[in-house]
Amino acid sequence: MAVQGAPQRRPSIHDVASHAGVSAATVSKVMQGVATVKPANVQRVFDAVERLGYRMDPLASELRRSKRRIIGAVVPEFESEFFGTVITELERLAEQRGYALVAASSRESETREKEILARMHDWRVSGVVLAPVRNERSPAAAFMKASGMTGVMIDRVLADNAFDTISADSAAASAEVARALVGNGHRHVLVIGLGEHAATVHARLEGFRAQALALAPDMRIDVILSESDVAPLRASLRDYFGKGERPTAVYSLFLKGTLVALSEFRRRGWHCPNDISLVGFDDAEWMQVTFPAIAAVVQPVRRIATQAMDLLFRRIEGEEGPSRALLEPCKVLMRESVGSPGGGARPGGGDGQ
Amino acid sequence: MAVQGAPQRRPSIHDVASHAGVSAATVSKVMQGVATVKPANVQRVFDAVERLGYRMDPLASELRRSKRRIIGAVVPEFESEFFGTVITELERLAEQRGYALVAASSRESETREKEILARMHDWRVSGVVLAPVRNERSPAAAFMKASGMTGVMIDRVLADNAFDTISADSAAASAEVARALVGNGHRHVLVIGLGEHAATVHARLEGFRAQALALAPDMRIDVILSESDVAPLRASLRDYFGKGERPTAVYSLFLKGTLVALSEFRRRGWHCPNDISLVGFDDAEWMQVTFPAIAAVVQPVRRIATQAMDLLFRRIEGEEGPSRALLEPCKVLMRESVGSPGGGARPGGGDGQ
DNA sequence: CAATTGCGAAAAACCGATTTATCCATTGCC
DNA sequence: GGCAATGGATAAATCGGTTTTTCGCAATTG
Repeated sequence: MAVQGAPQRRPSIHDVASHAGVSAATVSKVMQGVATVKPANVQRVFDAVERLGYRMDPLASELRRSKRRIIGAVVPEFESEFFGTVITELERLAEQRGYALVAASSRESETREKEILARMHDWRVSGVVLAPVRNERSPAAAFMKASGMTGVMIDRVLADNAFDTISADSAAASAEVARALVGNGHRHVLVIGLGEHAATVHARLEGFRAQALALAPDMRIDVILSESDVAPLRASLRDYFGKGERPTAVYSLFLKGTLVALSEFRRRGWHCPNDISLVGFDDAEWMQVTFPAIAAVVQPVRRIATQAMDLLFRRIEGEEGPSRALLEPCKVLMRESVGSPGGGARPGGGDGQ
Repeated sequence: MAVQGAPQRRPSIHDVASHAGVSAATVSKVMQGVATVKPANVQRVFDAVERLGYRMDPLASELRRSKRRIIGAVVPEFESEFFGTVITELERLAEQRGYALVAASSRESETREKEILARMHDWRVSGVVLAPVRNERSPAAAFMKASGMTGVMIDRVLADNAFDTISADSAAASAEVARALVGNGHRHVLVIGLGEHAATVHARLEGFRAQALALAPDMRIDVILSESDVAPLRASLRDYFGKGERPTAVYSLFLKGTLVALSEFRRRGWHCPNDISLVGFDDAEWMQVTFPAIAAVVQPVRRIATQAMDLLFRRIEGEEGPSRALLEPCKVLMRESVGSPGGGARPGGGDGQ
């Protein structure tokens, strides 16, 4: 039987008050630990609370206070480990400060992103951590600004003059990848990415290009960018290899691209790093257990979340001043999927040339 | 400069009322589309709403209605694709019905799980979808029952007499895995799992064991279960192989176990399926692009979410009757990581005997 | 002894909405 | 013309709390 344990109305502060023989105001004071209540009454209130199992309604409380202890978080998707970790950390940090985190996913849609922000505004959240679908010039960000919301932006952002931004230092990491590839003797590299994520993809691409060309001016860098979905990228990649192009290394600017590249290699029977080298932006657990282990850029996920919450709460507490743009350093893990063009696996950078 | 677009107080229904020259009650009626308002007044209200940019406060509204259009979702972690997808779907389905989803992670702690449920209760959510850390006899479930909350439980549950439960049909899927392995000639299989997740691990293990022994009574099934963390499992596994044990196949009952097994194979230089076969419960995108592709049980994630929301809303709408226990069928993808004991890869079941 | 001070608690207003009760004007009907 | 019925709007109560104001009473003070 589907038992209904206690379908009764929950006790309100007034129920407690009448049971304790005091006024609701007194109960409220006791609950907040105000000192100006006679010990006898404090005891009576506690007893009544105990007997009724009373817990106050935080939303009603915050209605009166006209300040909701809620932080909103908006991410493009929940399915990835990256944003999963971000949400986990944000939740932990918000609760640590006595706030509740309400998370929502924009599902890679800027339209939805803005709707979510409107909802967060309706909820009167104290602040928002926004990981925009595209970049900092999101309609959602414009809305936040226009309606005077407090917030920070993370991940797919560079800098903004209205809100603090925190992201991985993509350019520096890409430069490091470039150094490693050039160092291993690669002179023809294919870079793949998703174009819609302009902010980060641009930084990752240009960071790579600048460093690679600085070290090896004869470097050939091919680029395949897809607008927003992986399917066309997969098609373009197949087409590219089909035309006989044969770069010695592939640098994927995002996680799914690494999978796409791998599956294309697999289809053609190519093996890393003998036939082709592979590095991807964004690390995943499985990359360590495959043959070969896949080289990857590790983003400082937790640090991004920590810094975001830190800056957000400073703003919530009223800190003024120009907006900041934080770039957190990545770690590049050169695993076995990177080797020298002609020969066997020789991970690590700096030699080979 | 960090611009504060509009630090002003948000307009309330009273502001709209005075701007429109009507009472707050009238504004409320207009907002809800009640027909008994004179067209002229409707227009005035709309104009005022437009001019002030008014949006009602849903939380204040729901306070009065004493019914909050909020669904709570509690999962053990946000980081996995499985629960990420669950949350995504639940969010979509809740919003489709005009509810907001508030998700929280118990971080694999039953203590925290219960605290979260208390908070959800404080928030007066309409219903809860709980994916318990351990099983349906969770302290959180007891709390839900005791406080008369409406809810359903998913994933690591079998059946419950207080709440509807929805989970993957682990036993049936495990039986199918058993048929495939026995069919390929395996007579010595190692099963690895995490013991704390009693509900599902038990079903998965026994489903496998029963079918395997029914088909091959001489089958040897070794089991390594770890309490709650993967680290000891990794140690036990290393120990097990170190002692010279050499099963012809490994069946991992959970995703991380598959990774642990793979990394242990890798450490020892074993290759699938020539040296050993591998099947894992739970699929992941990367399993298709590795050499070899890893065989896996695909859980009906979206269907679980859909059914959960469906049953939950029926209960919210007052449906009575005994609690249900839904088992949704899995799909078993036999990929290249499974072959016959001595020889090469021969995926698929039913032959080889 | 009257006036002031202060403590602690209750009463009342408020947060932003909804809903019920009430009220005023017409309108309809005999 | 008188009276009930009706439409449409407002005042007031309510949801579950917090905060300000008021108030009663006792102790201190002049």
